[in-house]
Amino acid sequence: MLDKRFIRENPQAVKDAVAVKGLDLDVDELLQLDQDNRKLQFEVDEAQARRKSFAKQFAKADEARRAELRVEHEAFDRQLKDLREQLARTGARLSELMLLTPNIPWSGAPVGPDEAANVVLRTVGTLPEFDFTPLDHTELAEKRGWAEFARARKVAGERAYALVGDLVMLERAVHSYALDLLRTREFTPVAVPALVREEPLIGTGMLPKAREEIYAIPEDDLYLAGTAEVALVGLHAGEILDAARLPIRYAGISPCFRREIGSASRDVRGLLRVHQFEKVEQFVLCVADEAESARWHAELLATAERILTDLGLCYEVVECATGDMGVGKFRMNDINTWFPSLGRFRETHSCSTLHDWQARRANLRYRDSDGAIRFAHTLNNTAVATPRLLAALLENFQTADGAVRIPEVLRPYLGGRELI
RNA sequence: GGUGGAGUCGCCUAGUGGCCGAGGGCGCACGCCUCGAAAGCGUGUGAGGGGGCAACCCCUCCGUGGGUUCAAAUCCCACCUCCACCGCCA
Repeated sequence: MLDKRFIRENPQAVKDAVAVKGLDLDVDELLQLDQDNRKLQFEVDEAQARRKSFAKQFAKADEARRAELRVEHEAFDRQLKDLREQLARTGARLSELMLLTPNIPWSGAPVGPDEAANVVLRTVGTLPEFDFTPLDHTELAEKRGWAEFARARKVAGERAYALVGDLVMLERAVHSYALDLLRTREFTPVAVPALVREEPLIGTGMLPKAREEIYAIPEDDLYLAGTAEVALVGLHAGEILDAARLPIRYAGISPCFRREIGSASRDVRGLLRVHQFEKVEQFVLCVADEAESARWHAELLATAERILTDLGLCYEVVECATGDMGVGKFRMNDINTWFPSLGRFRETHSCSTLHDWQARRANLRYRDSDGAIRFAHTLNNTAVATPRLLAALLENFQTADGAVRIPEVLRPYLGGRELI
């Protein structure tokens, strides 16, 4: 969400953002509504003030005068009620549009309608070479009895999977390693609810835009969150934090649920695109200073790169284009990891600065040292998301006889094993 | 799932229809006092929106949303959260 005043004063900047992000939002309608709404608000305020003074007169009046007043009130009350209803209508429509206002992307973002416009910033690591025909992760996992697909799909339908045996242990190792690394960087681990209310989904910007992507449990008015970010922002929604508490750094862990409606029948095989997965998420909440949040963005990105480097995976860092970054993003860098079976890089991490867009929605503020109350900046990036990352490990580190070499940093979590 | 109780300004609390956007205490800030401090005394101390060049003024918010009323923190309804007990349960 944007500041209404900002929209009023910079309508063209908002229109440009709508255009480069490929959105459908009538900014002029929004401006008109805002104006109408303020006018109505003014009228209601005035009428309300009169009503108050009426009520005071009434309290002091005798019975005869009260009867008169009651008659005088009648028309006035109807008028006030009518004004209130109008205000409620324009207010509701205005909020609706406000929730659709995009963040203004940072000036360095490539302009383009979709990911084709993304720019690769750097490629790190060396591509694996095989002196045998490597298997894809699905074949390898099945061969080694590390995953159940057919049986899992009996239980949970398409895209379901069950990890088995050493792959389970590998998953836990990856998560433990990531959490330990983040703890050394003063990120507090938080195991958050995945089952959430509508409110934090609106607060983070997942709703109303991505409704079809989210599992709903209407019976209980709950949803399954697609990322720990939802709960992490939600934890502090509506608060006014003391600036001394910032930056808040969390390592969120949670199961994540995505309907993958927009990708129906894509990547249906294997572990690359699933409805339920496990993620360790880096999250930062800091003061509203672009230099400060830019530093955190760099750090979140660096940590993700450190993880991939530690694991020995080859990856590329991408500057995401305006049309790819999503409504609420200020800046987004994806990290794509090499998958031998695909012969290309595939997204494993996504680093985002939301500027104060998310904090405005979630009404998440802090009191600065100068006493001013400001909306915070929020940022997030994947640390590790499995099983997609497991698939990368299997494919990149497989041996001719179907074993998998374990990256050194994971060995302590696997009883020192070098191979599985 | 059931029964009972509760949710007021950072914290504790007063307030059962108009004198309440709201009193008191704590905390905090400033001032006086003091060589300095403590104590004491005094003053101030929530958020959002709007109007005005400004001084300043108005409106909204007492968990949330509705309702009753000329008038709601106060009455009614629904929901949320917390506490206690019963039932069930990983």
